[in-house]
Amino acid sequence: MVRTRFAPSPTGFLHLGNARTALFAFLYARHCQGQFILRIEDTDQERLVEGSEEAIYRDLLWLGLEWDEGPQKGGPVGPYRCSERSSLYESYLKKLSKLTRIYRCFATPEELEQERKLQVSQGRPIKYSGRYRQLSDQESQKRADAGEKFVWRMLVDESSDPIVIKDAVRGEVKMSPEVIGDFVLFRSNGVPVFLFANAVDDALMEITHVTRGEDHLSNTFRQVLIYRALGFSEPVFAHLPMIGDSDGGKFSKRAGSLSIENLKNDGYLPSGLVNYLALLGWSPGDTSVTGEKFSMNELIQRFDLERVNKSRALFDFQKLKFLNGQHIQDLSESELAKLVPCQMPEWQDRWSQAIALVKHSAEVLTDFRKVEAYLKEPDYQSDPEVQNLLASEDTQKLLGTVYSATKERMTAEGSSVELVLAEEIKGAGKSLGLKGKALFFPFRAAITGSFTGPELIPLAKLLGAEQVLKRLELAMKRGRPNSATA
RNA sequence: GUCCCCUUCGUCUAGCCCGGUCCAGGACACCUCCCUUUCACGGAGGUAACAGGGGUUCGAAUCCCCUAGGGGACGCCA
Repeated sequence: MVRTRFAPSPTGFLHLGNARTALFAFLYARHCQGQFILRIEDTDQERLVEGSEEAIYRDLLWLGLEWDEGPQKGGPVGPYRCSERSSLYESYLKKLSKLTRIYRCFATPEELEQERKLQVSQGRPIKYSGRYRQLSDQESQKRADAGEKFVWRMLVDESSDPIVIKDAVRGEVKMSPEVIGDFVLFRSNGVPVFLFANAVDDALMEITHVTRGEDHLSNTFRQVLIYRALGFSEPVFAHLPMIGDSDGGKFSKRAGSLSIENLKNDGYLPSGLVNYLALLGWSPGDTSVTGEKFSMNELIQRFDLERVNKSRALFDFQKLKFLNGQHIQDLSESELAKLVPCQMPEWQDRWSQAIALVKHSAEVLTDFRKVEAYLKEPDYQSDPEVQNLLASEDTQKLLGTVYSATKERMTAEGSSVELVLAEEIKGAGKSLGLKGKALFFPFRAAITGSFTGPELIPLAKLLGAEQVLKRLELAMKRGRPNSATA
């Protein structure tokens, strides 16, 4: 049974990198019909951020990454919050002390800092010197009893064979134990460090595939030492490539603005985000036939750790937008209307029709906000070019002709305004020898106050006869020299 | 500094393990054209890459070595 896990520390909001790590773990578990576990790594109480645990739950759920076991949900190998597992860590530290050599180190942080500085200045590798290795058990116990502060370190046998780990994306990776110093297991405050707690938890929770960022790769060798010493069977590791930003710089600098929360507020759909994230560092293979738009279920069906890429990927907003747009097309107007509630009470009942006008070109949900601007009476002043065009004599003549003809026919025939308007514009175009932009822009400007926007005739239909005529009147007034300056 | 990892169009990538079908395929973006008397959508094309150098081989994006560049780690952070 495949078991994967996502183990965030509640030190901030879920951002893109985290979310992708969670997604891959989730996809692989679901693909294998295994389990996906959520564990909150809150060993470092100092870095906790209030509310971030809840934010993580909310964002994961929003993305559709539901877990099978976790803090609130419970499960057979809980608790699922590190802060509630202290006694376990202590008992495994004890166990470890019986199986392999661990020892107390009384070096202060300042001393260690000095040591590292010296190593750098001498061009030697940075590594703990092992200065407390030689201390006898009796002496060590005595100093501890006297209240001296210490950490527990694991003794690493430098002469042993290279440590080899199995990585699903990188194959076998080796490292010589010589470059690994004796590392800390428990801090002086009695709290285990990540390295230890994480390894023990993954083992006890029977995680079969450890998926995490590539930044953990070199930690893995230390963790493997812990696994082996305790007699745990080693999981398959899968170190995911990092995500960089478009400047090629460090992603973390912008990570704040790329929180899932923000992306959600910017109008991205969970399905669009999931689709994009899945393609960032993983590929389903040949997409020339299938295209690149995939639903969560399709991703689950295709996902495999074997096809995760080794090299880091740069985040690209344009492609995210494109894919998000693809997923927007899948939603009906009424579904979209619910996702983006109308902010103009008088348009409430025709809101989904307004959405239909611009749906085809929408890439983010917030694009639908723009249509509200066209529903409102236009502000001709916002664009000087619009103002200039409306002020011209030709425009006024054109608008005037079409306006009076339309008004007359509307009162006489009572037919629908969009048909009459379309006919009259066409007629005016012929008689005045105008076509294309020269013919349509004046009406576009008059009705929307802009040269871009939804299709004009359908918009006219939605606005209704009264509004259309009113706007033409307004535009004609605006064009008159004496009122334009007012 | 030391160790580990990575390197195909601007970007995401297919191909690499199992050399020839690859003068390298797809997608985003960009450009052109078509559709459209407006704005868009849509459709059809186009520009554009095997980091460099050595090997091995009849033949290398694919195998080997070196170099360069990028990233990561080296914490009583995770």
